[in-house]
Amino acid sequence: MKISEARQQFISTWGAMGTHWGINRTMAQVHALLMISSDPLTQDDIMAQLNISRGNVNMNIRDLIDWGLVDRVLIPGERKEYFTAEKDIWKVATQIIKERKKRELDPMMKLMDQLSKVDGDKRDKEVKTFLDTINGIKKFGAHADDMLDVLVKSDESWFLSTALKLFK
Amino acid sequence: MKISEARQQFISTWGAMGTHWGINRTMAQVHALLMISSDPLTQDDIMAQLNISRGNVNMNIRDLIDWGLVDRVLIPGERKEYFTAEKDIWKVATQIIKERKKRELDPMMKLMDQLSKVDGDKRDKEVKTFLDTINGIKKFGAHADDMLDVLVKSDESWFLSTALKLFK
DNA sequence: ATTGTTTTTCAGTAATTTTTGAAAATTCTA
DNA sequence: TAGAATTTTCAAAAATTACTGAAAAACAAT
Repeated sequence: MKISEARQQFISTWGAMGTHWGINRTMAQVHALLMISSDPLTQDDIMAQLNISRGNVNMNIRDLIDWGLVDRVLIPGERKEYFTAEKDIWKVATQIIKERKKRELDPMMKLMDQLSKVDGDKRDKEVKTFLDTINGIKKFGAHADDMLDVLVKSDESWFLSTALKLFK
Repeated sequence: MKISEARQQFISTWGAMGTHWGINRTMAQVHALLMISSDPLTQDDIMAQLNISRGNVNMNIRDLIDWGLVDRVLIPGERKEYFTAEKDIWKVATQIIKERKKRELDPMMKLMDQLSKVDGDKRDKEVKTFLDTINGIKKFGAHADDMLDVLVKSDESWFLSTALKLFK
């Protein structure tokens, strides 16, 4: 397989995968392109390589920056802005975990706290089942939260080599 | 907050959350409804409670069964089919992990294997960056795979209490 | 076998999400 | 501060995804 074909394949698959992860196709494709690009790219480069409009590139780049996955790079003497993506996949993964925890887990747990204060007689089957579910999620969420914190804060090599052996 | 309101809130939020997880809103809502229902429900029950069509219920129930999150239940003497969801959130989580690993991680790793065989001179910057990215993902994926396997196979209480302390 | 009940399918429609592209805003240069 | 380059915004259009409802299929009882 030729490099150009392989790159295309990678971008396309990474994009498709993004849709399974609540990220839109194009955003994932832009990310993929930047990950496999040795040098920073401009908006025009991205437009050209992915065949998408300026506005689209702009919006998706902004989202990627919000996610902490892409950085603006200033090239001395250049007027245009350049963009580059973190290439260390461990850092990419921990960054995504951190963000999703903040965006999804935290608000969900907050809601569970509220819902667990529901009025009603616990001897009522409906109320009991509801509370059991909510409390189960709360407990699980708290553990998951701890675990993800440890994972995110730990160093890759330590985590993967040392810690993993403990489970085997 | 009254129980009916709390249930509604839970279903609606669980549904919204689903969209962040590559699951469609309705499927997540059906799942939520079944989780907080003490007894199994029929398709008609679900249609009525969520205000959606028969076809919609049917399709989403089928998907939930494929995901291993919902089971058909036979009630003796009853003609209709009843459905129920796993209520132990740890089991729900491990089941989801297992399925997503199969559906997403496994095929992705297969593709990485193919792409790592790309033709080209490794001294070429473009080729080198590409291969570094692909190989980084491969390595990471293999570790993630191992870790998820352990997680899925381990027992909840063991995992959360004993193992987690090791990280602290 | 016939009838009534329940489930499944799927073409058409609706809703949602994404993309475009041109105008407005911003930033830089001289 | 005028003008050129670049980025950002956002209303409208396109594309995608989800939903409906009625018809067909499957099933069960007599």
